[in-house]
Amino acid sequence: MNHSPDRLAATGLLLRKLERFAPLSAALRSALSTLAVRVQDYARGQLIASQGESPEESGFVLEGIVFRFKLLPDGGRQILGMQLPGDFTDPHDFVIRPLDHAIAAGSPARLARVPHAALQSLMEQHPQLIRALMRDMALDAAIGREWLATLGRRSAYQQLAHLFCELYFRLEWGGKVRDDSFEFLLTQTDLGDACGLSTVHVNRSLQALRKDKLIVLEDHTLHVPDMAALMEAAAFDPAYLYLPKIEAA
Amino acid sequence: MNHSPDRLAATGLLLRKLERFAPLSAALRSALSTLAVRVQDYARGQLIASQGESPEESGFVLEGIVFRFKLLPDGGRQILGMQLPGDFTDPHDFVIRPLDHAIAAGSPARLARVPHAALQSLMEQHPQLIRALMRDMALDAAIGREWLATLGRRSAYQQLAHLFCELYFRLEWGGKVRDDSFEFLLTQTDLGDACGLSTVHVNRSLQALRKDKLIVLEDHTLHVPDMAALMEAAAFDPAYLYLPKIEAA
DNA sequence: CGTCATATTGACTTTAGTCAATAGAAGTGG
DNA sequence: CCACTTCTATTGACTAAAGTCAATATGACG
Repeated sequence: MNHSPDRLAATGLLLRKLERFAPLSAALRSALSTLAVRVQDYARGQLIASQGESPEESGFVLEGIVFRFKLLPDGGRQILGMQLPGDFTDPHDFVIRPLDHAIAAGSPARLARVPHAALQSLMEQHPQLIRALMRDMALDAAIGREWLATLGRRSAYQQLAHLFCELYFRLEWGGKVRDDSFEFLLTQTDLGDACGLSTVHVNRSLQALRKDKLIVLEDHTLHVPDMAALMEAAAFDPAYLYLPKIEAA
Repeated sequence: MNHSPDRLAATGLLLRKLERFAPLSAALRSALSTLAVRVQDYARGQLIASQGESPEESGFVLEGIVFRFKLLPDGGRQILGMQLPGDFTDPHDFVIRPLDHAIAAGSPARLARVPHAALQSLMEQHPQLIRALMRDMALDAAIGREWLATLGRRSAYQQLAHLFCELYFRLEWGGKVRDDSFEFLLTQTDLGDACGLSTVHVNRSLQALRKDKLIVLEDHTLHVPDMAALMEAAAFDPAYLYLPKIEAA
């Protein structure tokens, strides 16, 4: 483990994530870049952590997509959020335990695992890190709140459109969007579990989105020909993502 | 402001909240009890903070119930969470701004307003406080996740039952439950906005809960004759509330 | 080539929403 | 305390959204 390309990628992503709201000191940056990480790959659908567990490491997504979800007694699954490259799988897992939900790979995924103890001691030496992590927790919570509004008050059609908008903006921030398109490996079952819908209804709503020319979904690629139109349909306002102001062109 | 009975009540609640997971040092306890607070009353429905605002004070509920909510373009309202006595209205509002949602009184309510700057400087002197606040943020997020699962995967009947269970447990922790009953001032519109339902359907689902003898709701009081049955109906598991182990009897 | 997961379709059921009317309660001004 | 307004709760009739069940494609993969 700790192959050097992985480590470099992990460091870059981690710094980018933590500096999203405010720059870090050189000392902290360099401490973070020598942080001990264990890189681990997961297959699509593979469980990363179970509900009720108390992991000793935080996960940080390097590649792929990771779900947090709950299973209900009746067998239903509710996806609670999607973690993309540059996200912690669970920004709060080191302050409150055990996990109240499970975590699994939603696509083939690569994670950096960072021991809580390492984060802990870094936080003690660098109070800025605390603030950066709190902000990350807060951002995560903000996304969760928007999901609540979506589940509660948007139609199936809007929910899917909204999710696509969110993924688009978040992936774009991570540099994963090219030609208004991004790789899309989720199944209709995944979409249903995220939006609280049956797969049949997901299928029909996707068809409606296609017919309305809001999305083109083929070859595991989601293409958005007219983002403004999709946002309009979804009643999507990216403010809740707290994206930094547009970077220099 | 700062009438002494208010201040005493505020201090007690605040310490109880912050010591939920771990005791605080005597120094921090005493610093907290001299924290400058401004006590303010709100009428039912009164706006406490608007979406897009960047408040300079955190709110801490002393009495009543407070909603966080979003308004959607089509006019719908989604309640994102309910803050009860002993809760911060918005545990994250000092790390990420502006507010991505609005805050209003769901019943006549009394809040202590604590300047962010005061919290900030206390946190610098007492790292324990940071940890306590992070845990509170994490707990708040955990509750949000359960709401997500509820909105996505529970029926109207179950959603209402689940909300009643949650309020019961949380209020019980705050000492607000007597004879298996608690004061209940929410309207059916409020319940609908919390559960993503129309008021008509809330009304009918409540009738079903009554018919099944799971709740008795009259005179602004909610009585739960058989908690085990209500929990069963709601598929409610209080684990997500991270309640402390049962206290000595 | 055969198997398993995923996507699609049709027919039908159920849940929940909408619209509209009425009844009850609470609050206000006189 | 009364008349009046307004909010809240309830009911009925109807519509629409979404779920269920079952069958059939389609695609990925060993």
